[in-house]
Amino acid sequence: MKDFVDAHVELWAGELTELDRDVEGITVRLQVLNRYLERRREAVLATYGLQLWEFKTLHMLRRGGRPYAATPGALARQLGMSAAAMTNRLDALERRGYVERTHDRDDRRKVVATLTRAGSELWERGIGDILRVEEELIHQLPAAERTRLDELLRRLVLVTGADS
Amino acid sequence: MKDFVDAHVELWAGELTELDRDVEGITVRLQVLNRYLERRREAVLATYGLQLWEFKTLHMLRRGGRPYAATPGALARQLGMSAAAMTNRLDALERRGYVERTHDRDDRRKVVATLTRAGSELWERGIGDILRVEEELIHQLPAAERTRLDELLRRLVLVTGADS
DNA sequence: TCAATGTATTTCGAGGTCGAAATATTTGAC
DNA sequence: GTCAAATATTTCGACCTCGAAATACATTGA
Repeated sequence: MKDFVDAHVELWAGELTELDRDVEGITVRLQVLNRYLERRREAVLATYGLQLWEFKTLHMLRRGGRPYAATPGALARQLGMSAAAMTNRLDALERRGYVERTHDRDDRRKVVATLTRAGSELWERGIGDILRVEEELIHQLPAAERTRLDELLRRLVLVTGADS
Repeated sequence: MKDFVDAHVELWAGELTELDRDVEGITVRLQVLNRYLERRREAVLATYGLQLWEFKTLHMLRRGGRPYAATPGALARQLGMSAAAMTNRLDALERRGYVERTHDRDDRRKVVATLTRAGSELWERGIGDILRVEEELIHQLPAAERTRLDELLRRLVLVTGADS
């Protein structure tokens, strides 16, 4: 069974003699699957008026465990974005009541963003829906093949040297 | 051998009893690998002052074969973005001399963007570098496993129903 | 002690994206 | 043949991002 990427690969293989079909297939399909998941995540969060970037910020705050707090700088680093952008995100989330900002007592340069009760509840709702969306796609593959796919991807992640 | 995603998955598995480790591993690794490739592509294009979005636009124009031309609307659809954004991209590429805009004789609502000689040469340079970057990563896997990975990804792409 | 350097956050200006409105042209129904 | 609806592009205003500059505070070392 062929997907639309096969046609794309054959088209380019005719133009570029140096093209490795598997490499091109893999890299294009990585992009296609990611874009698909991103759209589905956005769609499900949009049903209750939440943007993906808002959810990601709540998610990162939730991640560290109670009291669900972190500095803007740490959040920005973990999400791979600028501190300036995180200031804007926190402004928006604070306005909507999902996050509170306080100053760190020991080091007053620092700000601590904390998840509010409302923010925590919203995350709870979002994470359930997002996990469902992801399972809906990945469970189309039998369990053994999911494990095999995960292993192959892990080996690639290892060679990138990524560590967060 | 474990990568940093394994730690991430174990951390969340402790919080979310419904979490499927393989599903979470796969979806996170898809994102990690995509982000890695995107950064590497940006880095290599930046060595000669080209943005990734500029390259992608030239690439889509190149894709259709001679005379390397397409309407803004078609380009926007193929790249999954708004027509408004494509207007801006073409403005920039035209200013830099990589693209020319003419009006379609038969349907004067239409505009046709055409790759110039300079644009074509720049694409040539970029595509070589990008293929090298992608091979550098994917060839870390033996040929048989690359094929296997591509097959697994194809099966997922098929169930998304994506067709471009 | 206190000046210099380093760190954390925010502000600012610019860039790329979007959806909606504006503009120009073609198509279709009568 | 004419006019309403459809199509193609651009303009507009808003949003999110970034890097650099500004601000505030902490640390170091002479």
